[in-house]
Amino acid sequence: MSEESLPNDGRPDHADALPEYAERVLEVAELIPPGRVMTYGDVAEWLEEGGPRQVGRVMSLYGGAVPWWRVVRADGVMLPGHELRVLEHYRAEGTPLKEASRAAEGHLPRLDMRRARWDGGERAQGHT
DNA sequence: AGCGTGACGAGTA
DNA sequence: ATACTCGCCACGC
Repeated sequence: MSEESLPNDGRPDHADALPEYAERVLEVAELIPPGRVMTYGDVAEWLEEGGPRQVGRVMSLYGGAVPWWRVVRADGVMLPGHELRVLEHYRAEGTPLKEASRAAEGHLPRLDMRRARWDGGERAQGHT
């Protein structure tokens, strides 16, 4: 068909004109239960496509549509510039945070990845 | 085409 | 714990 300016009859299709890859990433992000997190790398691995940086890119562009604070860096460090905001979410959701050692006083807490990391609930890959 | 950059990650010092 | 290197890959200049 003429992919040249489709006549979106009254319905702005471009409203969800996200690349398919981005949609898949956001889809996974929405599956993460409150109180748990998934790393960018885990999401990429889960999708079996792209890599951590691609997932991060999608989140930076379209993350606002999902619980973006549940997709985090593998080292558990909070997103710079949004630390306080995400910290509120984590405390509200009961996401495991790593106790700051005395030496690290003054530093913002980091996520306790060992406990907070969510494996994706074992993909229902079906088929045994 | 090259090159720098980024909501990354793992390894090494 | 910090700093630095590499590998990764899509983008933009």
